[in-house]
Amino acid sequence: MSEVVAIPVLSEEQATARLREHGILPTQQRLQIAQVLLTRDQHLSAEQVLELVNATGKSVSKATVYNTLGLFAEKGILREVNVDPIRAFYDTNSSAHHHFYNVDTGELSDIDSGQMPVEQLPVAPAGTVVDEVDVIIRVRNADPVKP
Amino acid sequence: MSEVVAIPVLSEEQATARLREHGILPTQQRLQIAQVLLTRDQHLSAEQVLELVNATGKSVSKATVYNTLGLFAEKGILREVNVDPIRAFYDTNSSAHHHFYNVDTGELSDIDSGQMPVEQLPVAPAGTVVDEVDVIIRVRNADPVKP
DNA sequence: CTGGCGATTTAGACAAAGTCCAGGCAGCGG
DNA sequence: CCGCTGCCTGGACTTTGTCTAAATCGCCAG
Ligand SMILES: [Mn+2]
Ligand SMILES: [Mn+2]
Ligand SMILES: [Zn+2]
Ligand SMILES: [Zn+2]
Repeated sequence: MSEVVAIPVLSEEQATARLREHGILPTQQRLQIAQVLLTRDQHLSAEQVLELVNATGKSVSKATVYNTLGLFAEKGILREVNVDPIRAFYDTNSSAHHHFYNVDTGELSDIDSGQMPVEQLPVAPAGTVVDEVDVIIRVRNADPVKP
Repeated sequence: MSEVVAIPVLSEEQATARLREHGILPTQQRLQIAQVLLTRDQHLSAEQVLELVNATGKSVSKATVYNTLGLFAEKGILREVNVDPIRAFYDTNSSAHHHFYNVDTGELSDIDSGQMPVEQLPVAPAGTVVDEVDVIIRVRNADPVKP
């Protein structure tokens, strides 16, 4: 028997509004993606987004998922997070914040801003301007206690 | 006509010593790789290392380059740097330091330690311990001056 | 020496993530 | 209703990296 899982989605109106705010034309597919993504703070890979969207019944192609995530990141709705050379993650929390990355589980979690002092930045190389500061704290599962 | 370019290499003795210090058995291939890599601070992708080694005349297989870079990173001779979802970079400066990443050129450069205040770390998630802190400052080429 | 043995290396098949392309579709303005 | 522009799509393709099975290496006991 097939399992039915409720996937929380944003209303179409709210999704449309979010896209418009960022100057993105709200097409069918972009709305599908926005509705499943923007319900809460989460960190998902492109493949996970593809699965999630298609799990809601509506289907969106791989090419469109990649194009849309790229567009959303460019327009500032999403933030691309690079912790792993094998895939990118997209972060629905686009405000400036940092991450813990558990190298054992692959889990990515936000660092509570305020926990992380905003350090003074070093001078950027000549001819360049700072775009973004990413702090990734790699953590491992603690060893089980010794007897 | 083929161009002859001098590729600086570490002496075999020095390379052997570096490997032994880190508990790595110095085989032919590992020495080849160590000799071209460990001459100076640099940030190279696996494919670049493969080209560089093979440009010295001696040839090492792709599988061995990947295995060796992984081993060197595990043993602490190299540090893997993830800035780009499509490939990993290996950093011959294995001491704790941070990076500028030019998103326009793909260039990776070290941040002079001392320029980067050592921030107090947030508390790691329950059951985990901090392994490494990576700070990546993404920079863009500055726009050409307006008239 | 010589044979054996675990560790290393290798070519090439394979896999995963992402990009590209040519054709089809959607939706708006006229 | 037509035509234009941008968007979407399946599927081929590329790149980076991993895996496998067989060959080779370095070393040592006999
Ligand atoms: Mn890897
Ligand atoms: Mn990318
Ligand atoms: Zn986040
Ligand atoms: Zn470095």
